[in-house]
Amino acid sequence: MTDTTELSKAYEPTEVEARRYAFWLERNYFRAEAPSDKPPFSIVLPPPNVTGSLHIGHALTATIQDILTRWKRMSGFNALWLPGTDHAGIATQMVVEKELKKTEGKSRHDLGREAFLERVWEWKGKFGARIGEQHRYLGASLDWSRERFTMDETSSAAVREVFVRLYEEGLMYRAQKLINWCPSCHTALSDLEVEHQEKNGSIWHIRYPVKDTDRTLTVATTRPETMLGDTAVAVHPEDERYQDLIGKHVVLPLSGREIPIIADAELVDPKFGTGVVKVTPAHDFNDYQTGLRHQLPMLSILDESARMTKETGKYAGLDRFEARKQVLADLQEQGLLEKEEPHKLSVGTCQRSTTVVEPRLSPQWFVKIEPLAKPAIEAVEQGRTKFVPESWTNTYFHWMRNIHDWCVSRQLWWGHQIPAYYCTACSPRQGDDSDLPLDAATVKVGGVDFARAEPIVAREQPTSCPKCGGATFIQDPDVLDTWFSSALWPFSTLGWPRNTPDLQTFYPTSVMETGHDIIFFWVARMMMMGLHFMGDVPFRTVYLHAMVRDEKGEKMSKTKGNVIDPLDVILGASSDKLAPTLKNKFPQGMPAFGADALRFTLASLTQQGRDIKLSMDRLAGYKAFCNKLWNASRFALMNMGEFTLDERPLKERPLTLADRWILSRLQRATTEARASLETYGFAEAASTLYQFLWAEFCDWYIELAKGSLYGTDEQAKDSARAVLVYSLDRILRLLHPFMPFITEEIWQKLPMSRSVDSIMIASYPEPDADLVDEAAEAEMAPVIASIEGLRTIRGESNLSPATKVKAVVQSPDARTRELLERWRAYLMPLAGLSEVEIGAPGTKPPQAAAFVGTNLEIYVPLAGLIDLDAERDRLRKEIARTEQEAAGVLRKLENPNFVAKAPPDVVEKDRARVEELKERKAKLQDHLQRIAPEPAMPAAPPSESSTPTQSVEPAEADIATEADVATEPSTPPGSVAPLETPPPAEGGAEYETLAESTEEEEPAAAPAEVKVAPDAEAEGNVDLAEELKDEFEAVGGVPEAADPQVQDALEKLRAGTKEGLSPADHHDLGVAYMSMGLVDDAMREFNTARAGGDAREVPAAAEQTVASTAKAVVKATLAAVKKASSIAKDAVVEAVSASGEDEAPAAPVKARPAKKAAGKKAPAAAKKAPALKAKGAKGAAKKAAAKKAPAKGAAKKAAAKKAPAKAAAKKSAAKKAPAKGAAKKAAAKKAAAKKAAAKKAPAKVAAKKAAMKKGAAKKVAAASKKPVKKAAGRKAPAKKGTGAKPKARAKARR
RNA sequence: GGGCGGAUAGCUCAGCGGUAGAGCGGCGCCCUUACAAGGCGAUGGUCACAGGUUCAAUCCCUGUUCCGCCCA
Repeated sequence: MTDTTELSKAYEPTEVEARRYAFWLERNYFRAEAPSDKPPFSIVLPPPNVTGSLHIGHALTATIQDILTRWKRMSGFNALWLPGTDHAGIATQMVVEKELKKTEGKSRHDLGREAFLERVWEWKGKFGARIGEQHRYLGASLDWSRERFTMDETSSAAVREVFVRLYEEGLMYRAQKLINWCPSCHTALSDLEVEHQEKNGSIWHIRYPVKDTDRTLTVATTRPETMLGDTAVAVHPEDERYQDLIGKHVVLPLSGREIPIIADAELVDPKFGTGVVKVTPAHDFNDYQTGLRHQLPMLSILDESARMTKETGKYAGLDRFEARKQVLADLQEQGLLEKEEPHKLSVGTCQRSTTVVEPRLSPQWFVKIEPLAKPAIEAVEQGRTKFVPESWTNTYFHWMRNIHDWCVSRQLWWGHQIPAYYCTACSPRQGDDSDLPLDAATVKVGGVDFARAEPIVAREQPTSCPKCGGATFIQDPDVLDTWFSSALWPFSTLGWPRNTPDLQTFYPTSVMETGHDIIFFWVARMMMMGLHFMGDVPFRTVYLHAMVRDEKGEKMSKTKGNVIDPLDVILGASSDKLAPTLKNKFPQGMPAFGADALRFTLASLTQQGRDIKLSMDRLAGYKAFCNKLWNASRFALMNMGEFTLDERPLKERPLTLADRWILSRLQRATTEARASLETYGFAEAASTLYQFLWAEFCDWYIELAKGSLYGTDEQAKDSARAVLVYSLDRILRLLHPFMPFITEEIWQKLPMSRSVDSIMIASYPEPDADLVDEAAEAEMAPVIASIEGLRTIRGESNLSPATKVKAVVQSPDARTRELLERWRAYLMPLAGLSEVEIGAPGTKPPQAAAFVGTNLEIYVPLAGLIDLDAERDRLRKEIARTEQEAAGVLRKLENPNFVAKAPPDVVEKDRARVEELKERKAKLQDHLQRIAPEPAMPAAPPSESSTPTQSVEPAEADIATEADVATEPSTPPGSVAPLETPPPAEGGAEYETLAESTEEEEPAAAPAEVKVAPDAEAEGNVDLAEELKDEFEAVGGVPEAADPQVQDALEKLRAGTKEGLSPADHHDLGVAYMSMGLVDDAMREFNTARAGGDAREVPAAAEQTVASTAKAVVKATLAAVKKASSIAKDAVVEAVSASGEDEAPAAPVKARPAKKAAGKKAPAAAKKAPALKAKGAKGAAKKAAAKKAPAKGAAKKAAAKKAPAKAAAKKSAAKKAPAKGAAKKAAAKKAAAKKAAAKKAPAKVAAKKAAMKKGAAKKVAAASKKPVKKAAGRKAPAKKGTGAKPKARAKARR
């Protein structure tokens, strides 16, 4: 029994999350076993900086790792996810130093090493817990019992052990080399910690006088101040210009030192600059190598803060950049500065401080990397470790193959102090530095000169000096690079160097999951260390995720103010707490999205490329998904009664089709989700589950199950309940790794027996082959197709869900009919039917809306409810699509090469497709004709139909109505709108009803005379009639149409509406359309003609010949035209007929500001042309304007001047309509329309052409190809012609 | 300078030889008793550009242009 009242109406994450995490902790579910009978699965968490706080990137890391861990745990693995934090040497030390300065005004030196380190530990204690707490909020199922820190005792022991062993193996050495030095952090950096930035600088040309000659050599340099440390100048050995100078000397300006001119092919590019390079071995990496090659002296002229040393004489004490200025000034004064040119150069900066890094000679500890890198390369080559995505493999190789020795010593205090000791008795003393080539201040500590002293490397401090027996030692003051201890993380955390059960159980770890930004810093180094010390790779798979950026793709940073704190997302935050960009987005504060929504979002975004743009909208969408899951569950629980799911297999229950269907679909979703997870397709898995839950389970199954649940059949009810619980249980378990909290919360409430107390230790669902039910899925297809077809009709006709309609569904397939008949109970509620008649194709209901699918024809015969005009539009559109697709496939089939060379199944498929399309088209056309305005009716003289007469013959209803629309809320002062048209014979009742309802809303009644209030504030007033006229004339003036046939047809059009045309007229009109390339229209006319008894042959062209480009263009134009302004032609005709004159401008429409018509005041336009259809007014105006309004120009201009607005207005005018509250509704939409109009643009020309419409199509086409093409392209993609809609969600189940 | 990615619907991205997809947004109709954080429907694409291969190219090849990242 379930207490359904427990589920609130909406999901509230915050409370649930806190409660559930506590529950898991209390039950110790996160704890992994060692040893264990279960197969191991292990991940070590990339340790975040202990004093930092988690950012959104960490949240991504945690999400992916938790998904993997929970999934594996549920799949029967002994899953370990090991947490820990990193001491983060420089970063942490800097933070604490800063704080010290701020609060006490002291430097670390004021405190002294020991006291300072105490402060850091204090700091770590104070903030170190934060990381853990944040992980808990995220729902991370980390084994807290194994939490580690890179400077805890075990890790430190591991570090010492590794250092000593490497030293013993000759892989760790101490040497004086040129390294990267940060003058503000006062420490050495590894190559990786230097970031290169492109900067605008200068290159200076300086003359160096050649000794004992009058000549000078001009060197080019970007760093003139370092000339004080030059020990040579170099030229290319083959450079003819300087051959004679090689071996001579130059006199170094400013210092007067004499330095040699050397030849070096590696350093010098004779084509660059002057071909002469100054060599400063102690301050440039290239020069350093040159210095080594030529055994040049290495003269250091910068101290640890990058100030000039005393060796530089007058410049001593100057900062390097001040020195540069001074040096240049002095050179200038001496006339030795030849020129300065702007120059782009790459400058290395410190990752931490962004200070420009200085190459500096100093004694440091290095790891000899090559012997370590080799096995690490091989391991990946052999596939013992794999990268996901695979593309990172090459990056890894490239770096590993070009790797340099790793400088691991840092002149910091916070970190692992290097286990090297110096005997105070026999080591060289401070001050005795006569043979040291550099300023060595930083290495003198405690009286010992470390630069020259012999280190004793040992795990523990030695007791006596092997050399002199001395008993006092000083430990090397430097600490190790933070990444040194990180490199050991996969085994140091498991207890190494002791051989612990953890180490035996969990090494190698299963997956290393981290950001691709630390592939070199960390991943590569772990590989080297793991292989070297454990003899095996540290992890089987490396999954590298993308970087998280903000919605605009910008890197998140405090300075940009776009940082998103995961905790704010999870818990919500008041606006004052938010970073600026977020504050903008959430002025009222950020709502609590919850950890599940955040996790699901991040998981869904992992499929993106190298960057993940975190969109708050996506986040909101996934929060909605949580809510959906919540409410679906709530629905189920509310309908459970006393039900509890027992062990009885579902198969043994009397299942309905819907039951069998969803169970089958669920098995497929299960298979897919599992497969995706196996390949790290987190986004794919998330999407599968999202789609299944929402689009299949909620949108279909729950709706279908309502029949059973609300019915009286107890068995059916019972089955539905069983299926609901079974399905939810599985969905929840499938989703659990992604959304741990909500799934646990709901799962606990499901009425069923459980073998375990928590979903997190329940088994991960496997597909049940018994429940895969092809037959059920096949049976369901026509049901779904029918419902969707009916919904399409309803939607297109804007029928309220409250309006129940009668439907006629016909299928030539007996099986389909039988199925539909059997499952009519599904059809009726979901499609909103009052009645459904299922049968073989036969008599079609008159005045019906239709939907034609594969093996399926659906009719809704409610002429009064369905907007036949719109319906015709839709059918035409549908036909055009069908035609277009058929033409495409046909073209392929007509190619003999295709038929000959393509695989037979492909050809066969295409043939079948063509047949299907043909059939479909025929049915659609057939239906279109059936609901077409009756041609057999007495022709109404144009003047009559356009006059404000009181009544029209019933048979003319449709057309007359159209006319009415065109003139309805006519505006011209004094003009009178015609009456609403009486209903047609067959649908009289409905039309009357409609008319009544119309009148309700438009009290003005049919002959309403509406005054158009000229809108004073409207910019760019446009007279619609004038516009029409302009357009009309623009295309050449109809009366002057060159082609007599065209002219004739148009005459007829102008003379009145088409209902007056005889079959012969229709045929002629068809020919005319044909000549214009308007195949669709032509065909329609021919059909009408035939139907009316005109037996003449359709001209060949009609079948499809007009295959010229012109045709395509014209067709495309037509398409654009149709879209932009449904039927301008009609508009024109209507206008003409309404005016009772021959010229369009005479239409009763009086100056309707186009803008208004389009957006603000569509109704106004309508007023002008009385019977304006509601839809025309609101929909058309908005749509037309919206779609392709010239966005470029101001909205204003766009709306007022260019086509779309006009087109819209015209469309409005053209459309006929039950004036049912059109004005009202349209008015309500003005804002939207306005906006829309302002929006987009490209179609400018096309839209304008569109307005010109069919009559002009030909010319239009000739006039402008591009827009036409575009329009065509847009229109082109044919809709799938199957019975069911090509809806994404629907697709999944077919 | 070298290398690696990317360019597909308004936005964020899947797809990667055989009829262009999703989420979000925008549009229309609905407060239908699980959910308005919702339902239903429709709209929206010269798959960057130019060549080539192929019966067939968004997909493969070559080149170009932009954008991003890494390395030197």
